[in-house]
Amino acid sequence: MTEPSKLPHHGVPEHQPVAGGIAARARAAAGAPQYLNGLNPEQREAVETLDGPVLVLAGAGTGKTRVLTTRIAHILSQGRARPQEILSVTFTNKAAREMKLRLGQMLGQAVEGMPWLGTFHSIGGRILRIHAELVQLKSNFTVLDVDDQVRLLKQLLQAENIDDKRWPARMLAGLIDSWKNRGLSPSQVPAGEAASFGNGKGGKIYATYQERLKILNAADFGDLLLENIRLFRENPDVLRQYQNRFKFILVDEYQDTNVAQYLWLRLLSQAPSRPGRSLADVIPGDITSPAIPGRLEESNPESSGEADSSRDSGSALSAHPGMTEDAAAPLKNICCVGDDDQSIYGWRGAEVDNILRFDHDFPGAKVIRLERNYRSTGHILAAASHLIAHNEGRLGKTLRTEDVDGEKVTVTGSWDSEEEARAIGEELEELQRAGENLNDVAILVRASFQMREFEDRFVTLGLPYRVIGGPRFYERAEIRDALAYLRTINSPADDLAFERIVNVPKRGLGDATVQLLHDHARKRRIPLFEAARAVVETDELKPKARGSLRDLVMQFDRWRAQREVTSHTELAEIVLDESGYTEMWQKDRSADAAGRLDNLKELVRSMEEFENLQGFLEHISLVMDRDGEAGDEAVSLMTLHSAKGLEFDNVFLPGWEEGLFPSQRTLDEQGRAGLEEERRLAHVGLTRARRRAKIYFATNRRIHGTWSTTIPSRFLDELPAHNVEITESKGGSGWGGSGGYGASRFDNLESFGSSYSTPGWQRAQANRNRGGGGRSGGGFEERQSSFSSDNFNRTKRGPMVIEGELVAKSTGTTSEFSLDDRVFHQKFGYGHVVKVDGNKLTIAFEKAGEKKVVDSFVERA
DNA sequence: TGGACGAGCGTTTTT
DNA sequence: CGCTCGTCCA
Repeated sequence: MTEPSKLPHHGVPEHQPVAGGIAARARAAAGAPQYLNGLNPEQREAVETLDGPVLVLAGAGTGKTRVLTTRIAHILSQGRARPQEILSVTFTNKAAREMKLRLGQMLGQAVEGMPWLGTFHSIGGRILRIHAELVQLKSNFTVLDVDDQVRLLKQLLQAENIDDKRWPARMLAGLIDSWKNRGLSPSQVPAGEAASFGNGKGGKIYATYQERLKILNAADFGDLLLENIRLFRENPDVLRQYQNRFKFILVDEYQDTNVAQYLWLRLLSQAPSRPGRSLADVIPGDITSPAIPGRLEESNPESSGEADSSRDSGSALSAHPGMTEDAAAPLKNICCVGDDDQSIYGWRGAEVDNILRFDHDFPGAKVIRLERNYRSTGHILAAASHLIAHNEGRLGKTLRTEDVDGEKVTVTGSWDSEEEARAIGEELEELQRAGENLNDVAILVRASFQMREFEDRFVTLGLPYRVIGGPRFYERAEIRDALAYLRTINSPADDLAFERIVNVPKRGLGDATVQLLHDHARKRRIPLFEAARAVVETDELKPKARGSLRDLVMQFDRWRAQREVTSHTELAEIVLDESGYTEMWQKDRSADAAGRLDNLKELVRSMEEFENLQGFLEHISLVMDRDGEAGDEAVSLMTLHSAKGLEFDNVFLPGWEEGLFPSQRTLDEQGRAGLEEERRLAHVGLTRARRRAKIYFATNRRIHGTWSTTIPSRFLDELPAHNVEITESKGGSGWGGSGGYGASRFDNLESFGSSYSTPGWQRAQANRNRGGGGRSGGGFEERQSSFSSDNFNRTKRGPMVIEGELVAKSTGTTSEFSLDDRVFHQKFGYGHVVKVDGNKLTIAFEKAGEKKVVDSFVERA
């Protein structure tokens, strides 16, 4: 369930009365600090080293979260700081929630007095709201999602007459995002890069975009940090206020921080400058000043070449003061926890260098390594350690366990990906027969297209599964639409919101009308909504559109008035109802309409946990997510990326082939740095396993419709032979297992090519610059949710997921379906039964073709 | 304004 | 191959 209520709802101003309970209770326990019991010596040191900068290198499964939460408890119990004086940042809401939970357990009560425990973005956003006017915003500014961003950029590109075929808005959005990740405001973007987009106009559009955001009273995700940095730099007094407030800073997953986050942390972690001292003494904001020796110049031999490309080209880092200032500005008590071996978000702007250079950046830092692993058995840990040891750019840790050796990691080759899925399916059934809990089983893939085959297989077998990942709750179209209505009510200047719903549901207000509104708005410098109000009074629109628009304006006026007298949840219901939005989905006959209606209900329900509409909107885009639902027993299917931080007894790792894993594209684009990141991904995959890790590779795989022959991943060769067992594929065609050791141990399984220098996976198409940083939605849904009595969980567009109970598949029950019955299936849609075999049906689907499906997954249509 | 059809594309995605 | 997006037409 979503638990936004657990997160602070509003900016906590200067002197918020704090739940006295926490500190008091913690201190009461101080006599016998029980929370220290059970910590190993390193963990204990990490908890007790309170002064000065500390870097905790916490390998996988070494008790990272425990250290972090215990450290907070310790700070409180020692009376070193009050809860509101501790800044504790995570990357995800889930991690923040987890910390609050554990802290609550440790201290024996819910943590309400920790207003500054949250994600980078939510904390940045909170600070920004408090001082919004200093960055030309109002405190009720809107946080734009990617979609809004792209639409806004599209408009700007059009205004500049830039061909959006050649220069897609998405691409620019990605570019701007990466600039922001590097802490670069428009004027700081290196000229070459600024000119690289849109015939040299990229940088200019970035600047215009920022201006437009102010007019719209909006900020994008990147701004939550970047504008925060600007706020601090331009207002030393404000910065000082926060430097004074935060006595302790804790950072989770430090290896994932980007440059902007690093800069932000650095500003906050410096001891407050004396009032009256000029800002320049502490933070030379002059970007043109020569780079100070430090991070850049002393480039680390391991990570030279590739890392520099992203760095020297003008990240704000190169201009950042770095260490020279440190003597003047001593560092506070900052504790960063992370694992360089689990840095897998480099492509998204994370700087592994942040953690690799921690002791440079924070001189005198104490580095504590947590190397005792409490998760995996010996063979698994040895395999993972040996693999990751092939990376050069790392700080180096040696994980060890006191656990038994356990089972060896298995490597299984199959003829093709279908056989791979079949083999894994059979192993799953075996585990199931052996009484393993399916919740403790995961299949971790490199790329989401790999999931399809598994889904197909599981559906056929009647094996319950859930897919983790995909678009978040608030990214769903219906949620954004609903939010757009509420945003328009809350903030009439929010043109993007108004534009989004002006014709949803269809009101006959098409492009022409919107264009007209835009013209009006621009001429008079008023928001779209006000333009609409004005235009309605003229005869510029056709009578039909005019009437329709007038109705809409009147509706909004009414809703705004109602806001005064109605609760925000009721208001939301009224709006969704009166606008016809709910009706639109009720009338929709597509498979996922019901799911969307459910989502809308869920949205309204979640509003209850906020005080008012304003509070709800302020946090919704940052904290709304839905992971956390356990649901019924089911195998988890997810990407390696989304598996970080999780653990399972049994982990299946299919698709270890050159080109797929490591991904050819990453290799092409990032060179050795890319390879190392892929290897870290492999390491993350292996270390998710507690008891069994099973790796697979296929000799043939269909990519984009065509079959190609693949060769086993180089990572397989990097596994220590001693901890690995090569097994026969249970899929049956006799692959794998011959076990000789040639150039590659896996090469002599007959006909694979044997040299990595000639990868079988040649990417045929020349890799010309592709359009667009992100893919266009193409994925799947977050197809996870509780599984209710009807055996389905409905979500919106995209393939549906089925989470069935393990259907009584071996009971000789006859199906209640018979030949030619017309049925509906959540994933495949409509079809009719062509064959019945016990409770297994063969169904010819209208769209998906013929499939074998267990009967409880379909309903009569 | 929606349906039909072709072009183009095709990793990973914490906020 | 299969999806999504955009365009064009009824």
